[in-house]
Amino acid sequence: MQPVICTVDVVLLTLQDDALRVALLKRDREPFKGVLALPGGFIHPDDDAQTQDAALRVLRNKTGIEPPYLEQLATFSGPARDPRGWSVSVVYYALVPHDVIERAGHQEVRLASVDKPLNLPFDHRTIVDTAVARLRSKSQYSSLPCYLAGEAFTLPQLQRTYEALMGEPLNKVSFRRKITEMDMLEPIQGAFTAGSAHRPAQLYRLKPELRDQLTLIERGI
Amino acid sequence: MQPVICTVDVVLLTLQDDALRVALLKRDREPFKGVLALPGGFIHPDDDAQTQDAALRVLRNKTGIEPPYLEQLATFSGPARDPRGWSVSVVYYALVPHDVIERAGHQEVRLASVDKPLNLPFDHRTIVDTAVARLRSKSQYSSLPCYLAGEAFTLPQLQRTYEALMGEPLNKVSFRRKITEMDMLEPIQGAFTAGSAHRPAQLYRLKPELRDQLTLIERGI
DNA sequence: GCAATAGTGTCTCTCAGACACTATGGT
DNA sequence: ACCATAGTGTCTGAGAGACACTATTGC
Repeated sequence: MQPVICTVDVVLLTLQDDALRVALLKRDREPFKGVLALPGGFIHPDDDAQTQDAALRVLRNKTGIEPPYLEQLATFSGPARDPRGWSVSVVYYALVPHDVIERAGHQEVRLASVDKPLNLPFDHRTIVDTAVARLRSKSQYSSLPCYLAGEAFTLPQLQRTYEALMGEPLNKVSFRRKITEMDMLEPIQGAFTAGSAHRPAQLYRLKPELRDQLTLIERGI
Repeated sequence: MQPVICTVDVVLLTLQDDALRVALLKRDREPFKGVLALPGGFIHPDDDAQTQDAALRVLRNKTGIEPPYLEQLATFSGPARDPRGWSVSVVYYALVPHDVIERAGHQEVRLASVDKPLNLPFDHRTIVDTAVARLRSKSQYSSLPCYLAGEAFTLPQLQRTYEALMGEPLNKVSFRRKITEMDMLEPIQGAFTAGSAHRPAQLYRLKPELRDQLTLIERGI
């Protein structure tokens, strides 16, 4: 009986210019050597305590990034998705603020808009679409977008982040009511935006105790 | 390098006496031979077009059941969950009306309440808990519970199904408003419950075109 | 008629969105 | 002073829950 090829892939997503982008790397080996694809690799049973650790290892080794948010997306499988044979890929998606990618610069990471046509090897296009759908869906009723907004952000910035993900403008009063009621942010004392020709905005951060935990709301943003 | 063991497991859920129950089978081989566990088995790359087909095959062969709803839950992995070695299990959860299990009777299927303490081998307890959490969460804003209610059901029966899953009583008027607005059911012409000492209730079924597709609602039931 | 459950009409209270206002920086 | 954006107070309309009512069966 033919063996099953076991891999992990990571959909690393970020926001740049209010557009959702996915991180792609040139493959360093066959198949599809030199082609842009999702970061991925084999599971190493001797190194990885579970598939999530394999995903973190792949991301660290190939991009130098430690993502603030990483969640299992789904597992993709079949005889044809990888030319090497019947394969299983456990896929994770990660969210990082854009500046983290810029600062990492470990290898050449390309950012491609997820809304434009995109030719990817394997079934990576399907995987990206699944990840984007999951992110957009969860953004409606959770604190997920905060992980794209960075360490510190203003409420108007966070609102633009939510709007970019949900694809529609939000009511300012309602948005702030929701964020307040979620009780997940704390103002950074004395920290305001500056340098612009208008009133400065208060900077906020995720409450430390909620840093690794999604906050959910009943009725959506 | 040690190989990765690739399996699928299925969490088959049903409602009996307003309690959510999971189907367990006595294992027919080592490890844990004779112990009650989730139906599962190895992926057969030569037979299965993808892991979902492996899950369907396992379910068909071991229980004789073709579930009306089957969805990927998550993938569980690690060196210790299976005594045979580093393993990956792609887990699916299935929903079936209770009478389908009774009619199948292919092998001895035990139904255990998911809310009572339950000793299971491998990490099956964690898997069951994850499946139940997913089902209860999705029930709040989708037509998922319909798959537990059977082919035909009355609105009061469907409401009791939702209540059993959500663990709280629902307002009858609001519930019916929501179901109407979801526009997923059609009355079975001339079909009513009978034999009880009160007004008969109209029987409904899922609209055929929505049979294999979840209906979602914005603001929850 | 009576008990029991199915099914509906309507009122009220809550909450989300709209609007308008104030606040505070730069120029 | 004026512009631009941050941040807040308040009104209104839509929708969810509560209640009460009618409908239809068996006994």
